[in-house]
Amino acid sequence: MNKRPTIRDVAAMAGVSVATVSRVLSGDYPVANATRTKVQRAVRELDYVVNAHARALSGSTSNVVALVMYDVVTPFFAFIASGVEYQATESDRLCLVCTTHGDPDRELEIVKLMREQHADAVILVGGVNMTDDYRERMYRYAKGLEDAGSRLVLCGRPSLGPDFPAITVEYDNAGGAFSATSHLLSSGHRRIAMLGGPIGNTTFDARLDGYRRALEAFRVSVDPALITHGDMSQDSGFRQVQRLLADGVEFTAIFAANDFVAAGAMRALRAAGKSVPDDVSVIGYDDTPFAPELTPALTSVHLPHEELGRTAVKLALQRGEGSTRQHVMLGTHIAMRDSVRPLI
Amino acid sequence: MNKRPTIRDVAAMAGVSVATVSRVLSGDYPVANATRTKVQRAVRELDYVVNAHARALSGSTSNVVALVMYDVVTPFFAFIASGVEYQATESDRLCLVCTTHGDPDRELEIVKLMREQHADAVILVGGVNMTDDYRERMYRYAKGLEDAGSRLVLCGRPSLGPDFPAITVEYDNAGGAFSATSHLLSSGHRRIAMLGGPIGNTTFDARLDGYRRALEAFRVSVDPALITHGDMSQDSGFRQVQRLLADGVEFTAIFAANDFVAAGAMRALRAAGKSVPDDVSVIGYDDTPFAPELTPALTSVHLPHEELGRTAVKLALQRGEGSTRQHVMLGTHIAMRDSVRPLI
DNA sequence: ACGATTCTAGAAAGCGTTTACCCTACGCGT
DNA sequence: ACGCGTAGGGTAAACGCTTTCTAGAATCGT
Repeated sequence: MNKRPTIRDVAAMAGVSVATVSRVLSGDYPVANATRTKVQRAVRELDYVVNAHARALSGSTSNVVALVMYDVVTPFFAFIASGVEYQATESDRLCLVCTTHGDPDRELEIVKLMREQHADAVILVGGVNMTDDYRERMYRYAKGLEDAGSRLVLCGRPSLGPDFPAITVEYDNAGGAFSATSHLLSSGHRRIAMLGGPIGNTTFDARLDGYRRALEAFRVSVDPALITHGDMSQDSGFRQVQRLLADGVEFTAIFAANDFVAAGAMRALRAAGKSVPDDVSVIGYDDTPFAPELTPALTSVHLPHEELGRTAVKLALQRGEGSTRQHVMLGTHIAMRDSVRPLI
Repeated sequence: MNKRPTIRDVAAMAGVSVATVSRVLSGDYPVANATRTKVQRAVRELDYVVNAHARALSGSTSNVVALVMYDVVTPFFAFIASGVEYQATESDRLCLVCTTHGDPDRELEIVKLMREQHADAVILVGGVNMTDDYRERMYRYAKGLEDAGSRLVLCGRPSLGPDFPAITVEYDNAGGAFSATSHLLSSGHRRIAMLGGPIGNTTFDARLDGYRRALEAFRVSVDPALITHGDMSQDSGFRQVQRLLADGVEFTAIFAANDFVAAGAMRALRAAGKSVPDDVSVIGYDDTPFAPELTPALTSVHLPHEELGRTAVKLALQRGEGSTRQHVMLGTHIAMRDSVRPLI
């Protein structure tokens, strides 16, 4: 195992000073052609690569963006990660990925690690419980990261206000729920069950809010019996529908907090001998890749996942005045498939 | 924006030398309790965090593992990534994620970046085209990374031989295909179509090989008309079945190269008025999360995705003799569901 | 009570870059 | 001819940490 060559070795072989080598490599400073060639030859000869840590230490930019999310396999997160990774490499950055699995301690740990790394940007993804504790925590994060020269980006979660030192990139969560519910309403449905997610989570609260607003816009009263809660799993959807059925609640349509819940709901309906969409229409949220594969293909609210990720990186990396506290909201649309049918 | 504090600031505030602060922080060297407390107080007071780059430069371990894969959203990769991320944080490492989208130039670029970063491990994931060019490329990678102090790990792709300076962590790809095919054969099926992936790819070649070996074991002759190829998408599965049907090829079961292909195949069968599993049994590969959600729920070969990732990291990080060239093979099993039925 | 250990902690030499600063030589306007 | 601006390149000082070397103080054995 050879010792890896340093810039000094290159300088020696090329017969120039280290400064010259550095200049050839970064390409900013004028260097005579003959010299440049000599250096480049030496670099190739020695198979030299710079030491990123030395460069970061000296130059003080690490070329890394960090992505912090719940997990890596849920399509919602995976697609945002995909956008982040895409834009990061586009911008010549590397992409650090960390998961919290919902553990605030782990999150704190990660933010600390990112301060150590001097990440150019730290992107926190996904809904949260908007408590005072949360706000305070974020404020500490923002301060710490700012001192380390990093940008904090809140992605797919609400802004903490225009004065908060972070960039926010969200999608129109409530708007999507409004559209979905309106779609059912304008198809004639009036008894629409809302299978919600965990209470208190910004993402699912907003979806519930959109549902309510749509009903109000159509002058349909909100029946609390139609609103249930659970976690975001298929099992949860299954059980919520079972409960509804057992309780004898009447409904002709379901708006599910996300596609997993919708899938579980459809399974429960099938188990109960009800047909989708003939007896009950179902609409999901997130437009997960498996939505079109379900039977029937699931109508769902499509999110610009990848663009959320890309935008987060783009804004964070864009140096300039006032760029530290921006707020972008991306739109959603309904992907119409076969799980919704007009009520005759 | 305050300038971030350095170890000198901490030392000054605590009234000790920087060496002492460093020792308190890393915790290896004996330090008097009183001193330790003073230092810790100063650290807290200043909200100090070490500079990872300075540490890496000085200490020469970066605490980063790098994951290089085709993309980030395909479940196969996402689950391996999950395992890698899990084990990495378990081992106090950060996880860099890069995607190639199949571009060898990008891969080369990434390996170079990882040499710059002094990643502890570089994990290359997924099947490849096993050409001489590929071997040579890997050899260059291995050399370059070795000099940079990194371990090269081949994950979910074949070993390059016991002398090749890399760790290999694969799953029994052909074995899984053998089991799947055997499952169909022992259910009485004899005309089993194999919907293959791209020709030349180690992953799909191995699956085809397992299929062949199972037929031979059951003394069923291999009919080339039953073997088709395509890419790994649902569309591909759809078209391959359409073609088979159009050509009038007889079959009572399908073994698909992966679950996406299987999903497309089931769609094509349904479109042709054939029932799964009454008319045709179908079995997939990878046991993707949507497999149980299909109608009927898809029987599939389950892979230890997460364990592949975890093992890759574990082996790479385990220092010791001979640990640079190991070969681990993990097993698979069939997840039985509703898409296979015995032939009466 | 005295040399020999054992603790504890500081000084300083790197680690491999970048970059501010300095110097030389050359071309050019006047 | 002469000063001057500029291209080209070298020197050395950071950057913030780890770690070796060294040494004083405290403890111990006899």
